[in-house]
Amino acid sequence: MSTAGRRAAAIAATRRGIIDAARELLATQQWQRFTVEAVANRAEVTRVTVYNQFHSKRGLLDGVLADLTDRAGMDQLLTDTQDLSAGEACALIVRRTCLFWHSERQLLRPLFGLAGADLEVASILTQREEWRGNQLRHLVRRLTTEPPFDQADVLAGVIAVTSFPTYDALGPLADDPARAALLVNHLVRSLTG
Amino acid sequence: MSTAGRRAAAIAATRRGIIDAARELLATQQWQRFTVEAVANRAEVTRVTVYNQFHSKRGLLDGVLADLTDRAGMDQLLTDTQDLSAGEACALIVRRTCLFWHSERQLLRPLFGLAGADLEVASILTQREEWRGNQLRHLVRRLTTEPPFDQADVLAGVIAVTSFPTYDALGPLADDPARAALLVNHLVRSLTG
DNA sequence: CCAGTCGCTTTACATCCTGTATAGTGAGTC
DNA sequence: GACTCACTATACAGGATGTAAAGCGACTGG
Repeated sequence: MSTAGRRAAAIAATRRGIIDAARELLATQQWQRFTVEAVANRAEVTRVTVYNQFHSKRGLLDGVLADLTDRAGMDQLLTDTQDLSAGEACALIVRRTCLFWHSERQLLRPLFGLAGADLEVASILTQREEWRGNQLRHLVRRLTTEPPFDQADVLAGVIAVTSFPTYDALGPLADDPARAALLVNHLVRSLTG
Repeated sequence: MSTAGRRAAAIAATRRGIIDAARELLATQQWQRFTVEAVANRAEVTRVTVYNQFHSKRGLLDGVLADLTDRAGMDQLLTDTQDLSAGEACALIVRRTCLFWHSERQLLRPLFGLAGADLEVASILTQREEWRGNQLRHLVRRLTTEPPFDQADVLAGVIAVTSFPTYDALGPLADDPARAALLVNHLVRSLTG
């Protein structure tokens, strides 16, 4: 049949439209102006439709975050780094991470910000960041030669140094992700010894 | 006259009470529950009184931030570090900074978080953090021997590494400010060469 | 081709929070 | 002893989050 799945496609399209509208508003507007109604208007959809799809404003944020992890596409990073030396793997991971932080910076800023004020958003975010911790644990094990600190402390430091809040705190340097990556890489290497 | 200034004292007391109530609620409650009414109730004051004193919810946040910089008491830090060597000065500044981040961690988290979502809060916060930039500029100039990076990049890195978001991202390590300070100090030194 | 499903719309409503206005009270002031 | 003024009590407007109910209409499966 020629019309197979057209309904599902339409639903996915509205969902996409709502998420895109939310992304744009989050990135450009103040949190104060980020209302469900504003998102609905921009997506050319009714406010009720947003609630049908995401149940609540938080659900909408969760949707945006889920979409964000898809965009990150960090899954392949694990296989990409297998054939590299530890140092090269570190540089690549840091570079990719910085590029991602940079590309979604406007969106990540309010998202991470909200996590500091809303435990539910925080739990969603840390859950989606869990893979980063595992990734870095592997990396630290490979890199470590004579660490100046506890193994656990080194990992904590690496996680912090490669986190988005730190990247965003780099100020003007964060506008140049390649240059920022060099500095972050240096910091990571200084921790692993 | 024995009753001189009793009125002014009473006003200051209510103001203190409101700020204390706001501090406690910010540190313990979700942002969602941080309402002007909740603050007023905890301060045993009417909601209208809060508006009389602080004009708006943002004004209240500004008041909390102003109170916070008083508590920081970093003014003396500049004179304290004059007689020290560059390395010792760095260690002291980092240690004091980490201690402050730690002592007010619960309060700073939502405050910095909101700054990521609200430009007005952000401008207040960066304004109150300006002295940190100047302080660190001095320090970097004293420390720098053969920096692996641009002078400006080194400064950006030092500011980021000693910032609250980075400290908070240290996770469990942030529960031990002295130990965290050692790690942060190491990071700063690795940037200045 | 036709009856059924279901996402979307419209409308209405309850609830909560911010911010403002107003009149009154009572302690501190001169 | 009259005055000032911070605080209270109360009421109101505006806007945001969520929920409920009924109708429309395109896609679906037979």
